[in-house]
Amino acid sequence: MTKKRVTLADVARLAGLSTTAASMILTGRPDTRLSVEAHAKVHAAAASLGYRPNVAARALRTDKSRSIAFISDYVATTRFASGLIRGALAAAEEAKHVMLVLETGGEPAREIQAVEAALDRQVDGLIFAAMRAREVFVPDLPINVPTVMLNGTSARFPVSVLPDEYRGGQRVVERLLEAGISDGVVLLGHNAEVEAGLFRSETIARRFAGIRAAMKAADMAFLAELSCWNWEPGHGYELTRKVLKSTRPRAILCLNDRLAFGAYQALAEARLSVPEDVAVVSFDNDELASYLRPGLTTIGLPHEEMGRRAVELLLGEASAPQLIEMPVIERGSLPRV
Amino acid sequence: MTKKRVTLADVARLAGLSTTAASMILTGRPDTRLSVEAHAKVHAAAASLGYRPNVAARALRTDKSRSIAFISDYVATTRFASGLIRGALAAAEEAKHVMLVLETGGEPAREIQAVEAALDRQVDGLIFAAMRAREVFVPDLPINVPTVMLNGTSARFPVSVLPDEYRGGQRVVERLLEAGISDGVVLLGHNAEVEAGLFRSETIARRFAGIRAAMKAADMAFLAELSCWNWEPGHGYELTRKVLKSTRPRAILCLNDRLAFGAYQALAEARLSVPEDVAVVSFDNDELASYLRPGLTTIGLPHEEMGRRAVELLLGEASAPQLIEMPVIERGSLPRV
DNA sequence: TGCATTTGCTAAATGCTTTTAGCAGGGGGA
DNA sequence: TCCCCCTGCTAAAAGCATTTAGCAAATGCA
Repeated sequence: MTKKRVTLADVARLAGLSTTAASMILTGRPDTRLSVEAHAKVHAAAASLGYRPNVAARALRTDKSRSIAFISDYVATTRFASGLIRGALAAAEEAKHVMLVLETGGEPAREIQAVEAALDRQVDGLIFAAMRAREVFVPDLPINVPTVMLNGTSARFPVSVLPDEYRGGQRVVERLLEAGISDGVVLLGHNAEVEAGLFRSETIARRFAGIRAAMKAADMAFLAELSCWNWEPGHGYELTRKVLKSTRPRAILCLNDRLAFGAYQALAEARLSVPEDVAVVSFDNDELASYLRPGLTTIGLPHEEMGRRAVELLLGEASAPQLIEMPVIERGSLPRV
Repeated sequence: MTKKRVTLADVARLAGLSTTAASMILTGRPDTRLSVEAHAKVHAAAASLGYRPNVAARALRTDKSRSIAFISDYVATTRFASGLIRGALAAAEEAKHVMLVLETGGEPAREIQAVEAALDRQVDGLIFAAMRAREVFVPDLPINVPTVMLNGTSARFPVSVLPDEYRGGQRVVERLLEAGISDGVVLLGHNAEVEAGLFRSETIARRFAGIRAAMKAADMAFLAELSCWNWEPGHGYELTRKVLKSTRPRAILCLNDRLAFGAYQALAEARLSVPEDVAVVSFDNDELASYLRPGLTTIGLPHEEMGRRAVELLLGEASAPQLIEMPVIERGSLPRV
């Protein structure tokens, strides 16, 4: 019922040439000495038959499959992390590659299986993506294809794509200054261990470092530093409520948008308006940020750009880690000057 | 430098048998008459060499690649839609398949390319996923592999996986009744065209139908029906504000969580508390729903389960559309009785 | 013992493309 | 005229696993 696949031999036959000729012409080899007419005939034949090369056969011969694997711990636990995938997907498509997505839940056994499954399929490259930036576990298997780390690092594979958190940290402080705020700033989400880079992620440590550096450069100090372990809305809410009992900040600098969300809730309860009474600024550009009233000004995690860059690095040549700029997303939670 | 791949021939040689024997033993053919010792020797040889079959060669021969393609319009525009991917990924992994993810942005040209790219790679099945449930455009190409529609429908491919919106619609009303609310309910997000199934999605039309049916069964009527085209927080906020000027509802039934989010904002501004003054209930189980204070009770879109089911249908045998139950996710936005 | 099965295994073909090695014929130089 | 080189093309091998067809030895049955 289903028509048999059109093969290269069919094309060659129709063109009246050998498969060798057809292959060379269709793959666009530059050094060939085939005539212009031969080119024309082969292309015409391929087009009229609707020829599509058999990727498996080609992969068997060339060990290239025009596909890459995207191996991540979690696809979407932090919800905008899908931006990583989206960016990678777009870049892969442009390069006419296809992307295998594999999820490991961070479990070593599944990591191993994922890498094997990918390698078995002769992928041309591996991307290890971490949903929260951190040192990534890479299984100790022989990996003989280009590999890049996305939103994470690995001692074994030096090519990585990370957000430029240090610069982002500086920016948020600079942005506060531009808005005329140089004191009365509360830091929400501070955590000593994280800051020391002991836990969670070194990139967040760099975010802190950038903030500290810019504060120092501007001769500023925080009114208070509110510490918490998890950065969920509930924590932001509680901490903000607590701080409002004793003091009245001019601004709250939140370490992520979910904390900011909680802060908004506490501010609304206290009948304080953003940004007139209290300004809020944050990190991530979570989808949430646009839902808040007023919209939350935040330093965005450039996930889509990062995903894209990872694929470009993989398919091009690269050996150095890449830092992607974190844009400041202007909404309405800082006063206009 | 890189060691050459170990092939089946290597395994056979080490085992002292033919590649035929090795192949039959490793692929676990049932009808074989090879001896127990032969089995043992081949397995031992394969293990000691770390043999992994070359998937390309196998695909070339068998036309099976142990991979499926997940072709979607948008990966994550609605953010929890990644649940579809996550569920599919998990099921694929269990079936030892690998998943190609392709994004088309809903553009016909990219759809065609995506299908071709997938077919070229001999995928064993196609999933067409739509981020908002609707009739999906499937390119008019010969597709000779099993295909299932996920969160959408197609005249050409009858196998689909959809949320059971009709039942979900009934449930939300039943849940309201259980909470002791039988009047003073405002419907937020009504839209005549949508309800008639003319636009957007028939599944949302079914959601309406379920709601209407349950209302009628309980002899209830809405206090008001607030119409809007897009279901974003801003609209929920505006409409709720407006309705609060003229009346004081007992409950707001929102068509999605983002509308509910806006409603919360308006209620907070009006100093009305949830659920004591006004109860809120909604649809989707957006991540948002857990961030709100109090948490939003909502009829969940079972995306993960849907993705999983799609893969199971693809790899098993199935011919009928599947309706997946929408769970009611209890949080705190309805009064306890 | 003689013949038919069964058992246990293998040679070789197959799937489709890429690539190496090389052929036939024509032209140019000496 | 002879030799070499270039042009335009092709035959055949290689890449690796699956599968068909079939062989040799052992066993069963009469």
